[in-house]
Amino acid sequence: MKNPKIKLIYDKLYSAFGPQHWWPGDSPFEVIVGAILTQNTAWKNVSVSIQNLKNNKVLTPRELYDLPLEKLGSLIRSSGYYNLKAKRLNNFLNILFSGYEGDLGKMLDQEGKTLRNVLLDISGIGPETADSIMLYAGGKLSFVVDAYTRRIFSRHKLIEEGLPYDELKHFIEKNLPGNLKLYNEYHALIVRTGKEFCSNKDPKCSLCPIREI
DNA sequence: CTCCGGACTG
DNA sequence: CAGTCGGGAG
Repeated sequence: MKNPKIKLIYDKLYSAFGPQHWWPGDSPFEVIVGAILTQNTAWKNVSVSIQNLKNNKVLTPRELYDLPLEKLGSLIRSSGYYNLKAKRLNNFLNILFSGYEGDLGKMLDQEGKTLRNVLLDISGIGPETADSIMLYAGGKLSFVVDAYTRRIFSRHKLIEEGLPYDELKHFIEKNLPGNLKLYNEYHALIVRTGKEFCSNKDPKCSLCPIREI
């Protein structure tokens, strides 16, 4: 028994905003680095860090792994939590080189559930980052939940506010067709809606594309 | 001053 | 559960 509102909301948002072209990035590795750097951080600040890494020619697993933590931290400073995130990037690279010979393809080609568990075992990669990597770097059918998702769906009385991550993820997935492009756009559209209309403080409900639902 | 495309530790 | 990490933009 599907709840038609989940797909309906997507249709409304897509009609209002169109394709969002996520994830911005030239390679799966760039997507992964961005996913870790953007944790609780505005994307604009992350893009500066990514550009720094590119300018220094270290945006590859090998080069980044060989970079001292202190140097890495200075390059990603604009993303905030830079000491913490330098370690988190290194934690990821440790697994990539110890388990997959530094070969991203080898890591990402694993079956979905296996890959998700591998990622979640890395300190610094939680459920949202893992799902972002799965979907946007690995092309896996894994819906990404974030704070906006919870806020929008609970404000529309579709879920309880405190619904745990995995339950919210499953609720959405079971009410949507299993389509990669749909998962990709939906999360991006939710982020856009959250920023423009469903803010915590001063929501613009009267102007929101899904105000009728 | 608050908020951001979270996650870990105590 | 709360505290911590943190620069950048509004």
